[in-house]
Amino acid sequence: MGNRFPTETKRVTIADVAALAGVSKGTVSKFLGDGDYYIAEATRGRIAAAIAELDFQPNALARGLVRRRSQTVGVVVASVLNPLYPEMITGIDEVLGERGYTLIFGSTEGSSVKEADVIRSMQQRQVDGIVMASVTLQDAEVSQLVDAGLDVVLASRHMRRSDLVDAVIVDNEDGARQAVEHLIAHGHKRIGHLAGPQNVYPFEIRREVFERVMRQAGLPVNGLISVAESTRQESGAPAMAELLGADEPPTAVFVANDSLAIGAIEACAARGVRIPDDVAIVGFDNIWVAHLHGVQLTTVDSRAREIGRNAAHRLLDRIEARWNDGGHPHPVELRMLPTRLVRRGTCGCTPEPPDPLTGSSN
Amino acid sequence: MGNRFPTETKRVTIADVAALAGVSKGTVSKFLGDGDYYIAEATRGRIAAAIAELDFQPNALARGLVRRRSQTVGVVVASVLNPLYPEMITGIDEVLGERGYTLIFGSTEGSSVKEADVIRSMQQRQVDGIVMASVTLQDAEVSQLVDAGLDVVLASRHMRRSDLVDAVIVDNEDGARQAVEHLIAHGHKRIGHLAGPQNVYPFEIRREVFERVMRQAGLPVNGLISVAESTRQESGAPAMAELLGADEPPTAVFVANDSLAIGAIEACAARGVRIPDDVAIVGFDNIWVAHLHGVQLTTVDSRAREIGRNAAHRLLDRIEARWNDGGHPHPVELRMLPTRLVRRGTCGCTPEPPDPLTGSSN
DNA sequence: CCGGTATGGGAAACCGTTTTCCTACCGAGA
DNA sequence: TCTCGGTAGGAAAACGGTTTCCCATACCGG
Repeated sequence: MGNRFPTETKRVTIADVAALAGVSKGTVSKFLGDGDYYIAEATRGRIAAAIAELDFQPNALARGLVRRRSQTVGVVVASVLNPLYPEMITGIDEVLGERGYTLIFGSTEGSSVKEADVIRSMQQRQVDGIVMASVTLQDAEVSQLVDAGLDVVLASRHMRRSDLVDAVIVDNEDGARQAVEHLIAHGHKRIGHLAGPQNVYPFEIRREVFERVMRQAGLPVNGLISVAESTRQESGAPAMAELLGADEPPTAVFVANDSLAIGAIEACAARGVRIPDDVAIVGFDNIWVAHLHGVQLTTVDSRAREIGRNAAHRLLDRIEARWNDGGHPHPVELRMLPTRLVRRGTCGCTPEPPDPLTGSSN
Repeated sequence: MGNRFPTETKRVTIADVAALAGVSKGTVSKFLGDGDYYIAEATRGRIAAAIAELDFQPNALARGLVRRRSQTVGVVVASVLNPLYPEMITGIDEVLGERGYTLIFGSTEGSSVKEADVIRSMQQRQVDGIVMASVTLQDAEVSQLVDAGLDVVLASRHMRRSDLVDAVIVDNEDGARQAVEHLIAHGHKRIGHLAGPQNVYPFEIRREVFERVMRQAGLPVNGLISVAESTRQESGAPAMAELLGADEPPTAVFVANDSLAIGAIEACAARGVRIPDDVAIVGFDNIWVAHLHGVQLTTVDSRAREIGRNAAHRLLDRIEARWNDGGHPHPVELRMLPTRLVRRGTCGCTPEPPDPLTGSSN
């Protein structure tokens, strides 16, 4: 089984600092924390000097063990290859950094088994809470976690019952409505919908809205919906092909998210279908790729970065309330960010003012 | 300061399991670990039942504290908004997951202050090692960390002296050479280079190779190099503008990475410069965006995902060697992955076989 | 001179594991 | 009968911090 303590250069502990400063461990600890303890200026100086001298780094594991919180937050996403998530993670990371937390990352690759693993591992690591941007877990399972005492905030997704767990989302209803109405305003009659996986609530909503708006406009829906397996780009292509291959193919398609829309666009390119002339496309998310000159995807802004920031703040507020407000947790809240349609080329509009390279256009 | 133990539903500890199973904590612990201890089958059964009954989750903080390793690895990247990093992270995450480690994420946003913070925070969290894909730290600082006993593997970058710290990189020399020679083969005489930040070693190399190959071909180099501030897309545009605005602008440009190349392409689009007719472009990295129909960027494959996988394996091997092989660490190694030029549209070639939507083309 | 209050700091229990010893039993070989 | 080796499991000391008590002063007013 090898040596117990190999090469490992001896670590500096609080006891070493205490010894050097000529005080007790307890006093050093008081100095470290920000609690308002009485410590003489002279003592403070000696401790600070000792810490500097030894280059002492407190062991967060030990601290977490006794404090029963780790100053650590889990973030679980489906895949970091969809640019939506990097944007969200950037927002989350910013806030976590500002507020002194560390980010533990987990990716599920769309597998609910992996998702469960990741979450369990995070729990064992004593994360103070989790931001879930992943999507495979059932509502019941999520609220089970919450019931078990884990702080969770859903980002960019929410549950049917919105009073069980915090969520920060974009206004899917309104966004989808804008998208579909815009296509209608362009004069399209046969509008298709390339839907996302239907066990994912936001995609369900986008689909429902699509159907509703179409009906209200007196337009047909039958045979115009194609459901993608996953949200991965690749699955956009076959789904789009299905739509395009119909007897009476749509002249416009509202795609459930940009990642799929990219796939759809590629599928069009592959078959020589011109956009927007032969078919107009509107996506959802406004990932940065959408604004590229060679893409020009009209899409609904998902405000991923802000969702991330909001979700992180929300989670940390909840976590900290648990410790400060005598254990009275915040009420559950569903925060919905307004959104808008960003008109670019694929819907047939002439693009908005260039919107140059800002990475995200918020 | 609030209550010490608020809402917090009482956690199940190993002691509870022990009590329920009618054994001592030590025995439960032995059952949990995979060490080869003698435990009677009957006892095993009772312990397993107790664990299931109580839904016991071992506290990784406590475990890490005594074991002096956290089964945790830090990953620090410059920015997760450059698609290169998500690809790399995916590779790292795969391996970490397979081998039972958890990923702690840190992003530096190009600030060396933030980078230092992130690393310090990871050290306090007792990460077992760090994969560094970030680039702002000086060589000396990195090797200082290593000297201090931290296991580090550099991913997609390395140091001037390659014998100080492990690194996994792509063959920058060869890749850059292929890129420049390809442009030369297309008949270009005035070839420019849009270089990355010159404090980052891979970018230095790419630039050196550019100059060398040009000289060897008897072509001019003077005034044909523009250096981008950072690797962010946005900084590609002004740098490209500089090149384009010269008295005798280049007819082809080798761009230090795809992210900058995207920015460069946008800059061209904005000024009505046609690609590849007015100016040919070759990038470096082969991020997935490069293969989009509307982009078709010819580029050198950086094999990000494999770099990630390799780096992770390398790090874990080193970590585990430290504990198993009597403390004799592996020798430092620089692993270099071969690479190739992926010919698409921006160099003037007719694209290779469609390479449809595989995310990465390895 | 005495009690009370603001300061300053030490002792020790505790967080939840792992691991090292130690003991104890059992069957076998001498 | 006496060891000895293989099994089985308990006791207790870590790991490196935090926090609760508790004890000393010093200084104040009365």
